[in-house]
Amino acid sequence: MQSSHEQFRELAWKCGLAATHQRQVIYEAVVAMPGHYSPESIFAEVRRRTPSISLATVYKNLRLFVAHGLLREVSPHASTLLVEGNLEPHHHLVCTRCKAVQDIEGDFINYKKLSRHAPRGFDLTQPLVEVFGLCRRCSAKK
Amino acid sequence: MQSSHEQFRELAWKCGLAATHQRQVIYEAVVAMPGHYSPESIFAEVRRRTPSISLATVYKNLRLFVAHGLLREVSPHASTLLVEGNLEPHHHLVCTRCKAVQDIEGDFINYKKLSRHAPRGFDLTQPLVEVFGLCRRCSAKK
DNA sequence: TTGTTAGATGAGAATGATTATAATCCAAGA
DNA sequence: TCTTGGATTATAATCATTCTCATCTAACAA
Ligand SMILES: [Mn+2]
Ligand SMILES: [Mn+2]
Ligand SMILES: [Zn+2]
Ligand SMILES: [Zn+2]
Repeated sequence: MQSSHEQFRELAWKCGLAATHQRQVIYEAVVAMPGHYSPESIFAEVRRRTPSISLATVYKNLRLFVAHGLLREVSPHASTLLVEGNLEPHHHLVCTRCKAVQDIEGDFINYKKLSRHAPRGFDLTQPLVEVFGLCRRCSAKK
Repeated sequence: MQSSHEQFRELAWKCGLAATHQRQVIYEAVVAMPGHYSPESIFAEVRRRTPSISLATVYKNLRLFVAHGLLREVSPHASTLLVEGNLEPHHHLVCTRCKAVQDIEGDFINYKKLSRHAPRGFDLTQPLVEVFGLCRRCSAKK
């Protein structure tokens, strides 16, 4: 079993990316825990180890990791970036009021019907969906 | 059959909103045609009739109309606002590359399974979903 | 009709998330 | 160790959207 340090260096090598210290700590900050993280929260975490790091570097590398499949972008359409380390395909539940995002398990999509209704040429391999509703907190306060 | 002018005045009255000229033309610009419209595109359309109108007024009243249910916000989570006049519940297909949004018909959600997996307290009345994929144009160019 | 006023509008400044720029730095191969 | 292309940093710029506030007007009462 390799250290997370070595694991990242191997992933970076596979993608042809330089394994810099900044990339190391950014990647580890996201992968260390399950959950959805904003660039700002990752920045706050990562600058504890590397105080000189810049927020622009965090943004740039999160986008880079997403492009290379090392991380997943939580919502490909959202107004602010969120990433997660969980690469297992799963869907999300979004609160329309406060925009909080949480995972939802379960097989509630009929993919056959779905692709039947998709327009010609639309690529639905790996169809991910986002379900909108009101989270407990928001639905509580009327 | 009443004119769209009268129709809007009645809707505004029901919501307790002043039926101003600006609101009239904004509402009519969206409702006149099916489709998804941005504040900028509505602004461009509306200033032809009312050159003195301000973009801020367009934004403010689109949000107001959405809040009162006169218009629908296409995606409650998106990075830029889109509205539509079609109030019939329907889902959307979003291109993860270019963010284009199109309607998708069909009953491909198993609501029973869905609500079984939703966390306690999450309000799923009117569960709308957004399905992600690649539009024809984007999937064509590799 | 006229006067009153709460609410609506318009112009421009402010905001906040994100990206671009350009000078400096450094990881990795020779 | 040397070289070099990519990476990083600080900062400026962008862009959609919202805020501020002075001005305007629709709706109601007189
Ligand atoms: Mn998730
Ligand atoms: Mn639609
Ligand atoms: Zn909420
Ligand atoms: Zn596309």
